Amino acid sequence: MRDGEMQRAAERRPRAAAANQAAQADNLALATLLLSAATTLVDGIHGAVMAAGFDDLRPTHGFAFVRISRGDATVGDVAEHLGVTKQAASQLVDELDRKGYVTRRPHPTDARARLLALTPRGWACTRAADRAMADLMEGWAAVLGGKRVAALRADLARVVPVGPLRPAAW
Amino acid sequence: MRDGEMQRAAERRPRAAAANQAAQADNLALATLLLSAATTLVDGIHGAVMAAGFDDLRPTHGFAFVRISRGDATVGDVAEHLGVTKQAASQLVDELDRKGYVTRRPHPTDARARLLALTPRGWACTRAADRAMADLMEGWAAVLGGKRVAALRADLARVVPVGPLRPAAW
DNA sequence: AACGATAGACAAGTGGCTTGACTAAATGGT
DNA sequence: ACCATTTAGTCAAGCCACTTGTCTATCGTT
Repeated sequence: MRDGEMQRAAERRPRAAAANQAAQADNLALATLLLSAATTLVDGIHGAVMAAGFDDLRPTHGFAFVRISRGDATVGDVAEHLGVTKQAASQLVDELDRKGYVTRRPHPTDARARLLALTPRGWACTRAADRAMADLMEGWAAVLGGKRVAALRADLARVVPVGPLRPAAW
Repeated sequence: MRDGEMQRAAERRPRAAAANQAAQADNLALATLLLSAATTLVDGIHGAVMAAGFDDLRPTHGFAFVRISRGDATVGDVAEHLGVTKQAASQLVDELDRKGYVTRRPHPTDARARLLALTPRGWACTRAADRAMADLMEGWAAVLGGKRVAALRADLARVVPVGPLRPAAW
């Protein structure tokens, strides 16, 4: 069906057209809410982390921490986790090293690779981020109740493809 | 409480510590899901729009379309909507003009300003995006049911601050 | 009429990413 | 055991969307 036909058909079916418009508005609302939720989370956590004194980091660094804190991480692993090139990850890790958040020790079984680990400062930063995240979720639970927050999580888990926690590329 | 004390306290309360860890994991899971949901939406819509032949646009352009399609938009309005400088918005709009998606006509009451409007091609692109969004949401509804999707929207609306639909800045 | 404020565009600079090129070490086939 | 290929990581240069800085034309106010 071409656009002209669609428009004329809509004119002939005003009720259906109105319903479609309402559905479209609902879709846009949900999409907007999801994007806002994501930015609210990232901004909130990042703001709290900065306020806690770790003000030389960007959100992307936090995403790298998620992988590094899990242990057994190399630069390549971080690159894959973040969805960037190895070069970008290498720069990022180098920066984190210079700023005292991670260490690069020789890999036990591969002399080419380096095993990454968080320093005490890196762990402190991670704890600050976790705390901020918990605070935010506590706020949500205070409004919705723990049950609906859990339902939110469960529902999203059913429709959102699982993947690594990577920064937005838009 | 210093970190050392906290750690020792956690060792003394293994049950509480385990519960906290579980809660922390849940928080991270929900945060991950929300970010994934946002990227899934953006990538999905952008992919569909590109596949529909509008392959010279980035997601940011789509966010601009949202404001411009609402009508009565100037470059300044778009800048505020996107959360970028007027210069950046100016470049963006110029590009959209060159590519045939928007027109810049003289503003009826302010000779400094220019009134933005979508061209037929701009509208076609917007419709393609709306269709992609509807398809995605239909997929969600097929899994969760319309009721739970509506609940998702309602719950998020209660905890997420309302704001313009702007691209992620991380 | 004259003033500061505003809309928009031109120009140059910036920063985080990319592609390209390279070294050193691991892997695999013969 | 050897050599070719692959892989981990880094150095270097380029790219591009954004920024800050500057300017003109026009608006609103007094």
